[in-house]
Amino acid sequence: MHAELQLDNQICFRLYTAARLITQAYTPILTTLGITYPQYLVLMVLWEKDNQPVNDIARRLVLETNTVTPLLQRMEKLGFVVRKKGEQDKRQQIVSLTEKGKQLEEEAYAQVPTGMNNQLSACPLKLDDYQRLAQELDSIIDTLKK
Amino acid sequence: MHAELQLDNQICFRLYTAARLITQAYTPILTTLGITYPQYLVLMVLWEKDNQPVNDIARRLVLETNTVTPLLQRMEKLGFVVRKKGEQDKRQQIVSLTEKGKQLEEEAYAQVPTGMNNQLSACPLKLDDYQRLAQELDSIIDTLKK
DNA sequence: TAACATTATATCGTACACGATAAAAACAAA
DNA sequence: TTTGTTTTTATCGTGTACGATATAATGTTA
Repeated sequence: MHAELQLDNQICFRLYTAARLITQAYTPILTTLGITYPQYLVLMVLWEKDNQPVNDIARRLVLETNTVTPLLQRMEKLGFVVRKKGEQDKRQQIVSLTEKGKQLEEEAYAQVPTGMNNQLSACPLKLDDYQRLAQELDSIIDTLKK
Repeated sequence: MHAELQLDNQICFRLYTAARLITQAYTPILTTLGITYPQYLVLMVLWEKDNQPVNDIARRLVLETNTVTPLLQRMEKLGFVVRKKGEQDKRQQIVSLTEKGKQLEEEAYAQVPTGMNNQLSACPLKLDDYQRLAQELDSIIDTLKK
């Protein structure tokens, strides 16, 4: 029985579990908006800056393009974005928000933060804790993102 | 432009990213052992206590049985576990380690902690930080696990 | 400029996750 | 004990993730 191999000692298992549970908490809210959590992430990237190539979106989300490409294809089919060949660089696909995609920002603003705060209201963590948590996660992310 | 909807303000995005990067860090090590990260989690549960029904494993990993059942079927095909109908309760499938599954514990003990420490050695977090991080993640997990 | 390397997407195969549903066994209550 | 409910597992469909590979466009270099 090796203590190093016990589940309870694993920060990694906690990260894995917390990430899944957070995504699950988003799901009912995002479902009413007609999107998934990764799709919501893509929209946030585009709400911040529209008309980006696939690569920039993938880099921002720390995802591979072979994850993002099908994600964008589904989002295009759903009418949230369009993809157009780049004019300077014809290899690129420039991803842009449709009206439907743009309008979703207001709806998300009205529903998502409130909904998530509700579900996390019983959590004992305070603002300071969340800020430190964010920094600690960033240092893990920076270390592993080569 | 709503600050609440910015990626950088999202603890959730960080959790999601950190969890994926950690899993990616495990992958090369676990690949040499012939398993994936979720399979490693199942093995850790069984190394702690062998001969458990599907439900107990799923509960321990905070996963649904419809995730764990196919996971176990793959692990059985790979020869790490066997599944036998429960004798008292014939609905249950009791999952047990094979010799191959048991022997993997020593190999994992030799390779996994060292390999992960190597990859995280550049991370500025100290033991105290990891312990507090674990507690904070637990309080998020406890809040969201209904 | 012709040949080679690099970059940006896309495609394919495999393995999770999970909501929805199904089926069999166990349990509970009338 | 018969009927209805709950529990345990399995199956199905959809959507990520990601390693491996392919392809077209761009850059580079001899």
